[in-house]
Amino acid sequence: MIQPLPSPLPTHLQDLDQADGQAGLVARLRRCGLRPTRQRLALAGLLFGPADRHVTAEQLHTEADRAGVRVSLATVYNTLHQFTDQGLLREVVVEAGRSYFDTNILGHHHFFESDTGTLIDIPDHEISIAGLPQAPEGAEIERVDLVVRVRRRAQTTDGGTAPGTVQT
Amino acid sequence: MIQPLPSPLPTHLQDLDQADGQAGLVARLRRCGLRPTRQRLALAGLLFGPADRHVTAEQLHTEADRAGVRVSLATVYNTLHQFTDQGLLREVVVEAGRSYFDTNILGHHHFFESDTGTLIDIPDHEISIAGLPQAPEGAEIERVDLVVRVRRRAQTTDGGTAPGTVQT
DNA sequence: ATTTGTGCAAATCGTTTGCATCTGA
DNA sequence: TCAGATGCAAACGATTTGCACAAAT
Repeated sequence: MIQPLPSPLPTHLQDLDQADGQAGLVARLRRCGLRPTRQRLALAGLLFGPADRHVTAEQLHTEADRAGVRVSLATVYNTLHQFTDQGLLREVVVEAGRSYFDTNILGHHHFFESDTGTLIDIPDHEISIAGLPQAPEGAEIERVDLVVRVRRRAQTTDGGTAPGTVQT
Repeated sequence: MIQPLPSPLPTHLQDLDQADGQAGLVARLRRCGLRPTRQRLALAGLLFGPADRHVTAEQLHTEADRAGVRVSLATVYNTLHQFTDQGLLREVVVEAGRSYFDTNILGHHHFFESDTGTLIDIPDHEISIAGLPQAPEGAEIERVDLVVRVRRRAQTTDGGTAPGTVQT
């Protein structure tokens, strides 16, 4: 319950949802060179549902518990990183101390509600970014992340210029 | 030595550089309601030079040490946050566990070299972002951060689509 | 049987806090 | 004088790691 926006799922992910149940998940894990263990299947089941999700390790751990699956927090971390390494997830950094893992692995961006710690997808096709300078020296662009931090009304302090100039 | 790009300084910051020396710094701190203590002056001196900087607490602490100023790490953190609260700095989150503080308080974006942990400014005027959707419900946009992650050659794994679609 | 994964608890890392001491106005 | 700062060390929260045990091929 973090995703207000329905967002399109990559086709190669859709086939592993409730549609196929465990079978699809098992296949997908195998394809990644990951043994389909009880814990990984459970976590994958929670993650790769019909809607995209943004979860922290802690959140996923809690969910697993509630779903009656005993998984240690360490394993949740391990699994999230394995999934990320295999391209099944994307790590999103918006807060200093916490990592979010995003099941939407397509290019897209985020609203981040600082009050609630909620991430909301902004589909890539809605936005266009122009005038991006060349990557420095012999470096190449790996990823472009746009984070729009929003707050529920009421500006506090922060006296000054509008932070980012955005032409909509 | 983190800033390859010369970037324009806001005028109200320029007057506190080596030009005026301590005097300007003292005044500026006072204006923020912060007592110009030895430590704050030293840190401000290191931070607000002619070029914009991106530092972590740890880095600044080390620098202070090297400059012969004894400041506890706790005070470095306190000071960075006070400066940030007063709008003298901006906090930039690009890595999971670490916070960067940026002396450039104008709207702008960043290259982030994941290999080296180096931030490089992208002046705001070079970039334009179009098609940003409305902020959700009763929320308002607080800040827009674009982070272009770059790596020094050699793609590793990461099989898939280019992360963000960017038209330059 | 082997290899790989898991759980636990301890270790780490960046950051924050409590509190006694110091210092600037 | 005395509110406000600093330093230290302990507390913290998120994440990682070491190692004995369990499960998958």
